[in-house]
Amino acid sequence: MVKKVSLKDIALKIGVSTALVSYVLSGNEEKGRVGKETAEKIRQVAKELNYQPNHIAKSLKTGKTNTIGLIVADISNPFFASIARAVEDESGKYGLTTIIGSSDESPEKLKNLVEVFIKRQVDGFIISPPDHSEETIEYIISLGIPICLIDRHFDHVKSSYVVTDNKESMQKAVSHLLGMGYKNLAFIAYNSTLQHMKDREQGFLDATSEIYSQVYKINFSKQHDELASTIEVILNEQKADAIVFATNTLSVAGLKYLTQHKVKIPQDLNVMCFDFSEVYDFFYHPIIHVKQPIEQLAKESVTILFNQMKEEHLQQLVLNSELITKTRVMV
Amino acid sequence: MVKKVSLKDIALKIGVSTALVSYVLSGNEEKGRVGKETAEKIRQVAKELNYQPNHIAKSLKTGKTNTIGLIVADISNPFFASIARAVEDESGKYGLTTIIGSSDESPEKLKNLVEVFIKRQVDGFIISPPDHSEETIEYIISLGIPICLIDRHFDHVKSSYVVTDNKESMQKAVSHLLGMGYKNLAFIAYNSTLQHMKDREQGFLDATSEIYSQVYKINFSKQHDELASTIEVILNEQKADAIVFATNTLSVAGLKYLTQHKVKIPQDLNVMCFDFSEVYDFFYHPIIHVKQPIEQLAKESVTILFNQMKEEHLQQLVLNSELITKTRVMV
DNA sequence: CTGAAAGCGCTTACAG
DNA sequence: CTGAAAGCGCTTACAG
Repeated sequence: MVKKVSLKDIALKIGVSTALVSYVLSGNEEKGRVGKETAEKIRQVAKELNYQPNHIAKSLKTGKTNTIGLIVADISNPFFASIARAVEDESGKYGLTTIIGSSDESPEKLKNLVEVFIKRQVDGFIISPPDHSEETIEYIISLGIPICLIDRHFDHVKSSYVVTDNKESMQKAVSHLLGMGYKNLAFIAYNSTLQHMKDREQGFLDATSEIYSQVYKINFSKQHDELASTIEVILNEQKADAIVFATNTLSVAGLKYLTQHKVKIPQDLNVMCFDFSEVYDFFYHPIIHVKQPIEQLAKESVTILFNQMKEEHLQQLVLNSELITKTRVMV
Repeated sequence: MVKKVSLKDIALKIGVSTALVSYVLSGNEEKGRVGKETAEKIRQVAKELNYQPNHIAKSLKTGKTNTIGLIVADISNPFFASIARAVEDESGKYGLTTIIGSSDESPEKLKNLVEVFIKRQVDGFIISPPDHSEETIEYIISLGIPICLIDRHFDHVKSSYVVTDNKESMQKAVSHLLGMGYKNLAFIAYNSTLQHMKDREQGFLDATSEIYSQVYKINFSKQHDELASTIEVILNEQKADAIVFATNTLSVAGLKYLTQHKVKIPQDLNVMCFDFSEVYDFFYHPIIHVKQPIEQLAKESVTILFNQMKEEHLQQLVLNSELITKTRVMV
């Protein structure tokens, strides 16, 4: 390992104090009221010696690490992977480094990750919280650590967040289905107290008040079994003519089940999905879905967090999503 | 922000030196030869005050950050997202934190990321290198920073790596196709000097020496256009009866193109893919593919890197992959 | 068995 | 305009 050059080396070489070097190199020249020629010389020698500031030392002194913690349900899920990518890119622009963790929808895992990240002295959090994790979120807030929730939030927790207009977009999407003539709808959601889930359900209910519809809720931890049996009920008992899925994981798993059971979409049954998935491109007919502005969600969350890291104000942002009714055309 | 308790606070409270506290709390009790009762008291007070060691200070002193940098082509690509997830989980077990970056297959971006990460003082790198990035990899090695390449490596660069047996698994997979009676094969790969790409091509060539076959190489940056025209050539001119895709991105994009152009698999044309993708489950017939042991790749890379961080030895690991010929059954 | 002290590489209030 | 000095919170060789 090559010895790194420090402020001291530069100071020694020129014969000034490390203080001056620090002022110049950290761009606080005016604050140190350094002479012009001295400043120039310092800059020149710094370049000459290829000086790289030591973040660690700086962090120790300032108490800021310029690192943020991103915690999502599962980074290997394409939806969250896209968020992670956008958060990384955006935070890099602010000179922030991102560390990522996956909660697997478990409030305990979230709590552990938060503790690890706090020990790592992250300057702030971007979190897509699992069900029943209010306590941990409030704990972060009580420590005075900036936080911005993303994609999900708790109505009764006072925090920054950026989400989409879940209720409205679901209502619009379902209304679109009704406009196509469907009259017997099933809605599959997770059993959850999370606001975005409640909003999507409400949107569905608002849109279907005049037709026959049924709401099914399955448990995240047993979704494999429960999704299968629920779809069987929908097909054989409710005899719905369209299923509305509340999330991207449900959408993909549901489509998979329908495909493997040779249910033809939309002939036998139509579907309405939430969030985009690559798999939609593999159907001959368009998969109608609500497309959330993932990149924008991610970018805004970084901006909100960054602002919060310097000033002390919360910000809540609700973005619009888009209803997609056609297949992406390739080439 | 609540004031954090430091070693000093504990030392002050008991009336011992911070040195003793440090020895006890960092588990170097025997090294400091601390008295039993003193040690016990220190531990007790530490717990009482809810002492959290300051990583930053420790890092500054020891020069170790317990952070590793993972750089892949694109974290939003499911293949790399899975690797990232497994690396995170595994490195967490060693008390390491992972920071992630996406190179977008660009050697320049890789170089930038590496520089940012080095400034952040990562203790080591896990990298899936893009084409023509030997220089940056060698630069890392020349600095004495531990590194383990993953999924890809350069034959002529002396580094640790963990990859799969690309040549053998491709050969076995293609032989399987031949065994099914296919006689006119097309191979689509990226134009690349990366060893794994060359190995996969060689595996294809070795297996097809006795039949008619054609190799097509497309450029990563223009893959959209080139993939489409290549497939057209394969269908209309070569009239192949099966296409072999060399990577997961090519597999998914190729399948998408075939689907959207109503080419029936396997009736009109069969395919052989590399790496698993969720989209395979949306075909009524099984998509034959080579499945790399992603989790194992990731875990081993962390282990190799970790060992390298304490001892000074390289390690090269080649894992076996598996040929999948049946669809995953759901529920 | 225990403690005083130096030092990691910065930043910044303070004194000149 | 410039410098000496303290201090962020640890670790660790050294002296007793």
